[in-house]
Amino acid sequence: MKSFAPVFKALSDDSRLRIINLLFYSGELCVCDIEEVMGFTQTKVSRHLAYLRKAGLVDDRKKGLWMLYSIAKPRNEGHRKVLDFLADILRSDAVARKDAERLASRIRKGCCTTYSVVKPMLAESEIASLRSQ
Amino acid sequence: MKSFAPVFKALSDDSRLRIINLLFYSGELCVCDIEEVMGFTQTKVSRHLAYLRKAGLVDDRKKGLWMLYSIAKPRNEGHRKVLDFLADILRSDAVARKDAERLASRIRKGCCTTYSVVKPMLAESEIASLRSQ
DNA sequence: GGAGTATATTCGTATAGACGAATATAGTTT
DNA sequence: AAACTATATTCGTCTATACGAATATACTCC
Repeated sequence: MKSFAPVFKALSDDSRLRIINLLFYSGELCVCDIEEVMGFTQTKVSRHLAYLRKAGLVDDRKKGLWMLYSIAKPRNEGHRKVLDFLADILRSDAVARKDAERLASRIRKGCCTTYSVVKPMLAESEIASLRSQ
Repeated sequence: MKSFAPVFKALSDDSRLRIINLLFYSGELCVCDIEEVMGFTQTKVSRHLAYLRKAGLVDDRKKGLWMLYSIAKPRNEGHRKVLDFLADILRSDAVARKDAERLASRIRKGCCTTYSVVKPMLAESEIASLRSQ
């Protein structure tokens, strides 16, 4: 990560920050889950995720029809600092919290690809309990 | 600081990040010092500083003909976190270090408004020793 | 008050990006 | 292979912004 300017540019959009927050919260999500939780169009979600991927902030993997996105594994010290910082400030952000609550409610319903949550902020048992409610 | 997106936008430009770095390093600088250290045009420096001021990242004060800019005093917890993070990542950035060295050399020569450095990262004695070299 | 200096703003231009609608692509299912 | 689903990309439009040159503003000093 030569300069930080491009990373900050990727973070300079409210929608992208909120999407990143969902990924921190759940570990891995498909486009349509984000679409529904945020009330965004499919085009919008896909475009922002592509932007974040190019900036090296998210990873993706294909699973059947779904493209699953997750927070990128840090590639160096600067990268790790950015991710830690983001996780920190999103934790205490009101909008981010509400988004996370809506996502939790969706996970509870077992919709879409939420079955594939792989490295969640929540403990496995917490996810399981959300689903069983 | 409602959302962080506008702050990140202000940080999404390489020139602005480098200017911020100089301000961290010296405490307070006028436009023309930055202009010379960075090799930027006057218009460019002034415009970027205005942008940073609107984003709440720098403070300014008028002193005679000079407008002196400094890193803004943190207004809340989120703001403080951003500034701490910035100071941290700039410390280990190669370009930022070189800029700081050129600034130090300029301070050594006692040019322009450097006499008005008020809250430097460097200890008073260090600044004094730079000047006396 | 006029010359000189430091900074801000305006003007014109060029590029980036945000958005929805529509379309294309890729994988699945029957 | 045809219908279906999830995602990506294209197209056209609109706004933001980066830049230098030129100009305006604000302050100082003679």
